[in-house]
Amino acid sequence: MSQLDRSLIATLPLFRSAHPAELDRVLAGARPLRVTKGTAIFEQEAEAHSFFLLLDGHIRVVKTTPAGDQVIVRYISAGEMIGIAHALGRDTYPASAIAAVDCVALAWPSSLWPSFVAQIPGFAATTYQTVGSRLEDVQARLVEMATEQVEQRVARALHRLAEQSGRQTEAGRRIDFPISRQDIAEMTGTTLHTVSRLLAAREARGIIAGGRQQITVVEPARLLVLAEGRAPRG
Amino acid sequence: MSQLDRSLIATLPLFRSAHPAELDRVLAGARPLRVTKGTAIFEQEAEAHSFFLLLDGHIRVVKTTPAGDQVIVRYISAGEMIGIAHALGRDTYPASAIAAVDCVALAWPSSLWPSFVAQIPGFAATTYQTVGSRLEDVQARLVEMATEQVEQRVARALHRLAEQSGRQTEAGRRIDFPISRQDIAEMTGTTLHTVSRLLAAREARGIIAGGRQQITVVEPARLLVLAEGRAPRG
DNA sequence: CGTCCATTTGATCAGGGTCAAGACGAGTGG
DNA sequence: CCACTCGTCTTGACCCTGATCAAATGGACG
Repeated sequence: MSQLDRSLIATLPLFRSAHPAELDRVLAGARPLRVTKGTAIFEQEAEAHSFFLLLDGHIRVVKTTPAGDQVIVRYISAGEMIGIAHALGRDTYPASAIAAVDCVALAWPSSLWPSFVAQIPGFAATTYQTVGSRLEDVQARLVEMATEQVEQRVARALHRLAEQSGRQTEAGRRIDFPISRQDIAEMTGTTLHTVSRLLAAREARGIIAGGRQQITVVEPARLLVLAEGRAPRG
Repeated sequence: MSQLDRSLIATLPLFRSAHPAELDRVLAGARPLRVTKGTAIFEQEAEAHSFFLLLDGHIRVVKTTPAGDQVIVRYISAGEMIGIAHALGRDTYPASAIAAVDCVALAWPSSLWPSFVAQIPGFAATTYQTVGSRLEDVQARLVEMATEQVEQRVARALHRLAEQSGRQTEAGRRIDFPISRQDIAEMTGTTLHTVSRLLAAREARGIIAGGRQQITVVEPARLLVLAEGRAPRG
């Protein structure tokens, strides 16, 4: 029964306006969680018993179709909530969450959700805002899928990943977790073959630099040009 | 300054647990709205000054890309809220809303949102549940776009439309508002040409029956078979 | 009756999926 | 330390789905 430190969460927007006493109460209900790379925090269709806050690492949110193919819905970075299905009136998780690297998280039983909403100022507003921005994000990607070519979608995905989950290096902005061609294919609705060809072409032009499960965006601007690229579908 | 009748909204889940006095207060703040077919209730990017409740009709929610092509994000039926961007921390509308037929709606200034949330029991829960189900819906469509063939997507779109916005007739379930091949193309990320060919083939097989801007699903079951259809991608 | 829009249908062609094979690297066990 | 194995990545060849281009038909409505 170790005591979690308030500093873990005190700086997050989510808890910014909470009183120290409330933070302690929040932490008292939390279960710390270590997840090794590749294992699931929760599985699609499973009963939504908990919601989570990712403290460190990166998580891949994946939907699997009845036919068996997978789509990566989004990546979660440290500081974000995950598994908040319960907030939306669901009682099962709509997707699986897989640790892309070793992760540290806090877990709360779903039963605590209402009390968080009721008692922590700003908690409801912040999480619903999160849900709202995710809705927007997914809608934007739907529009992309409907109107853009594969090349543009891949360019946009890389740009977004570098932006959101990148770490600046001398070579450029490197995506901060291992990511395969297959992963990018599952984000953009294409095949690893096509992704491989596209990335090879871009690496040749110096726009990105690669490696095994590893991508660095060297020239974000030129990547964006590719993303805007092509003529519309009319 | 006509008095709106409580019965307009009393039966909606949204206001089910509100007291009559509260309903009157809600209606007092509302502005009734008639929208003729084809005109916009609000426009993408415009300041979100109001939120709406559709009382009668059908509304098309459309996103337009910088390149100029459009995607139909969803259709709204009577009884649903629309323009609730404000609830999600936005101050502009993320899409345009176009009346698919002549519509009747109520409009409230966005400034009233917080008081609705605070004072009407169940209002917050219901709307956030709505947002949650829309998020799920869009995610499901993203997965479809990423993994399915055009034929399946079109089949699924028709099925969904007939299900959600259909009216039973002796010939089958007819989609309750005028809808063109172009519309279906914009829902499924394809072209009106391809939609026309697919629908012609299905009409020949007796699965659907068509007309100008008008579709009846004769055999939903066979449509679903088409939607499941094909082998997965990989 | 003329105009406009929705729809149909044919012909062509290319983006990118599928199939196939091999190269490269990393981790594992002997 | 090396051989082996497994998973990632690359690359070529082929072909299919569905976009594009083009044109005609048919209603609906003023």
